[in-house]
Amino acid sequence: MKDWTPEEALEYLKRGTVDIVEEKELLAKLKRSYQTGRPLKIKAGFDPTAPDLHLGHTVLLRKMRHFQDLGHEVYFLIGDFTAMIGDPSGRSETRPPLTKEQVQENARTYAEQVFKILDPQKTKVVFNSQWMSRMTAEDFIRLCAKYTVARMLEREDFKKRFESQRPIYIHEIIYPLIQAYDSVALEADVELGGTDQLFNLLVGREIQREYGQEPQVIITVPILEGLDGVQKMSKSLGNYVGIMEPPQEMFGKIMSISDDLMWRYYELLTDLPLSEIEALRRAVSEGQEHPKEVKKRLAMLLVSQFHSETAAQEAAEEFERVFARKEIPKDLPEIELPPGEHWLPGLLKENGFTKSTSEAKRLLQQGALKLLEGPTVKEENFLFKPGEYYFRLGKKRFLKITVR
RNA sequence: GGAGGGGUUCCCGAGUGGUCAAAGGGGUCGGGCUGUAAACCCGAUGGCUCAGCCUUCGGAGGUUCGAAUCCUCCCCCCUCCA
Repeated sequence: MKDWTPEEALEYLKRGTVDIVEEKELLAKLKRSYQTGRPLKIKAGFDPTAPDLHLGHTVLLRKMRHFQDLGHEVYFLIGDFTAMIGDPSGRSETRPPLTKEQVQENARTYAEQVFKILDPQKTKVVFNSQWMSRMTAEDFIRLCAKYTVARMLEREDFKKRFESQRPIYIHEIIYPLIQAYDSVALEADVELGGTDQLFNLLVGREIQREYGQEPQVIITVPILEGLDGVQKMSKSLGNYVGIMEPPQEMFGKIMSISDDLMWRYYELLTDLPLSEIEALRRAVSEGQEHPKEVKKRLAMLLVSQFHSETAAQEAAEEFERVFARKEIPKDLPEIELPPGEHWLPGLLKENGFTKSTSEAKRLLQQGALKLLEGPTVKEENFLFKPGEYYFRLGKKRFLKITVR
């Protein structure tokens, strides 16, 4: 990458962050690295279970990438040891440790996804079982002796539980300590995490100090809102865009977000300079740019990141063709039928368009099924003559029926 | 170990013998308006070739012409006391 001055680097890194503890320290570290040529060690931890990443995760990954762009060294830490505890949530059970095979398998899945953003050359994948499993009981007690219960209870979640007399299990209280010790083991200069991680990250600073190390700088990034614009993006809420999704899918989902949310995505998910984003925003509010066009550009930027520019171009064209010009999409499910009268609810159910015939009947009643070049179909029985029929079900689903 | 409160359809939550496939809200889906935006408005939301029938209210039995609602046993969750 180009030669940045420490001040420029700091500016670059600050974008899209919530907290930096402490900014001055970060600048000092950047300066030292600049002078000595020694890269900083950047740490970020990940849960080893079922990695299925979406755009929300990429806010953090992109920040990691920014450090790599500046020549620093990123440690992608897989918390296979901490997974036994799980980030404290009030559960009493510890989870059985994952087997080596499971960990390897999950790490592989991570790699597949994560390197769409991170530079594999500058990424070191590490597992905290590497040092935690080797720790003796004595070592562990010594670690525990470096922090107090009172300080641990400062954590919002613990405090609330303690005050309302809900249980806090001992192993939960240990969790931040272990995460903190990871920073000691790695001698991390900077640790990145979501805002919800602030407490844990801060413990890392204290513990490093206790072990005679210079405390890490903490950078938190926001939790990204999902497609609904309100709740955080998550798989279980179904408001996410997976980074492995096909271009068309991705494009469509981005186009469905609100105009307000689009600016947030621009800032957190693209590298378009803030000044340009601001200019776009102005252009939209002054009516020089149509928000839809600006959103299309966002969708294309994102699809390019995870696929390619060509794929993005194609997705945009396809989108335009299908939704603006109401033409037939390129890929659509096809069904072959013998000529004659067919009962549509059964047909839709059997081909997986609806879960039940009842649902299909409802859709029919509500006028969701249309012939692409023709009328809405409301009758349950439809007479098919030899030829091709293009149907549209609701706004986004299509099917082609060929009758021989 | 003792006392008390709960488990209802995707989620929250009302319902305490028939009018209950079960209020209301959320979500989702469909339609309208649009830019397949958002917001908003209207509608639908267990299954089944469906004016009818079948299956649902933690589980298993029972009472009754009839149960989500009453009884018995069991399972699970929560709160307080020890």
